[in-house]
Amino acid sequence: MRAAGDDQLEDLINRDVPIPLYYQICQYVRTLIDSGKIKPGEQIPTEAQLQQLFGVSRATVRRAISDLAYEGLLDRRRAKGTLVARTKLEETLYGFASFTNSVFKSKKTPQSRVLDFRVTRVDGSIADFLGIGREDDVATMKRIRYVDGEPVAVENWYAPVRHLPGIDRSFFKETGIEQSTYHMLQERYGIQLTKAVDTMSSVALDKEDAELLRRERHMPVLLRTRISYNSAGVPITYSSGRYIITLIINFEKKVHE
Amino acid sequence: MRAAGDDQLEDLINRDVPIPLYYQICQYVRTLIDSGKIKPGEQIPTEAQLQQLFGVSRATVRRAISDLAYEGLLDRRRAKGTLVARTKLEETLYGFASFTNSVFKSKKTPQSRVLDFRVTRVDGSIADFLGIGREDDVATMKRIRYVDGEPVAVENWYAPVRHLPGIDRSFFKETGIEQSTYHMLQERYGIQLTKAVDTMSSVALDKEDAELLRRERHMPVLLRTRISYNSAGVPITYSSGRYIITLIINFEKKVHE
DNA sequence: CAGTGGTCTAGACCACTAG
DNA sequence: TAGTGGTCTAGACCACTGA
Repeated sequence: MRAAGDDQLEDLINRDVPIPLYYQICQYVRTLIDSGKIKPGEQIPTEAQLQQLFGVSRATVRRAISDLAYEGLLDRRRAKGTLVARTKLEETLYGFASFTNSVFKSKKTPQSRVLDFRVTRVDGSIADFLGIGREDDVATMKRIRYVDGEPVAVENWYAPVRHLPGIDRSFFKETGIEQSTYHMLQERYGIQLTKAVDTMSSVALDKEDAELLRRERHMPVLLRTRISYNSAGVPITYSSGRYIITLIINFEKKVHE
Repeated sequence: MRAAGDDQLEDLINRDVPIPLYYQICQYVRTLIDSGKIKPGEQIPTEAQLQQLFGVSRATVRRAISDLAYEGLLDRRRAKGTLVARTKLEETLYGFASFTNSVFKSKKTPQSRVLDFRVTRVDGSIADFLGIGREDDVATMKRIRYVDGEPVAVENWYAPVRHLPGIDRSFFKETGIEQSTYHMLQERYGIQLTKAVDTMSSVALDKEDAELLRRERHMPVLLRTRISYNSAGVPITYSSGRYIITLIINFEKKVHE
């Protein structure tokens, strides 16, 4: 229902064109952000305001906002409002270097929070990757990784206890160089991991990880799995991590390879 | 409105629990797929059927289906139905190897379709990556990549014409080893690219690329950018690709690095 | 032509936050 | 308590597909 004195700029939207209204609203909000009119951390108009501004139903506004939130561009908070998301972090990890080392190199502060540690048996592909039977015990650990206090990754870590006798939750530190599992393996067991095979793909954040990373569900994140081997070529650890950040890799090829 | 003879199994859903209905439906459909009851390419129940089955409104059903489609698990087709998506392809690319070589190595058939070629000026970061001024012409090319006929990637390719005099659309082949730009640069210009820097991150497919890859909009895909250098360390090409597939990388570290 | 998913409306009640 | 986003309903019309 539009009142007579309705002077909102509905030129912003065009109902005579076969472009969905929600998509036009999407683009409008996008330009607000891209142009810098609304900056990260600031609030965009409320759903009610957008509804009025464009003269559409609330469902249509929500469809537009949802699309942008799924991309990770917006951050919705019940009872507070919808904010422009903190920029997708510019942090980077480098090739084979550990998370801890990568972050230190960029003069930021890495940090961890261990959510879970247990020794158990694992099924299926993880056992296969580690080259063990279903009856072998595996130390499993889950933690959140931070850069300068911002959560940037959720990691799951697995290692056969056969190689790590007496392993305990207290072995995993949450600050300093000691939080590196590479460091821990070196110090506690004298194990050096000199080879790794990574896989990279892309997945949507599920509910649990979205909450841990304080991001919107469905936001696309980098999924990296890594099998690390000791110098004898024996797989020692398997890990999988979901990263908000970008990973950088350097390749060098011998000529005439 | 539920009829008396309404014998649909609404035990599937629990309205007395603070779990959103759409989420419960989501989980139900997920188990149908995970358990193999409905296989890739097969159709899930229509929206109307799910509505009846659970006794909810159509909007609620659509919210559930949308969530799964955004994850890439479902493939909605207007007027036909909603299918379980073809599995996220198991294809893999290897480290520094070219797409063409990687695919050939796995005994599949790579193919390309060039959508666009032009010589133009480019703005901002691409010019920076290539180490050229804003006034330098750049050859730009966009293509779709296929493995055994399935579209798996959209690639954008850029190279300063300064290094590639007389470059023409006809230089880009669509089949065989010749579709490799590495191969083309070697054969036509004697240029060998021996070093590369990649960045990996994760983004949602936009409308255009989703159509090209015949996937759902918003599906998370791997975004890889690559700057390739000749043996003198001069950047020759910049490319960015969106990949449905997984990338594998091998790392080897000298001990005592 | 009937049936599918795509878009849109106009309501409703809720949980949570902040003043 | 007022205002936010979260969930849900019961409709509507559309474009496209396939029989």
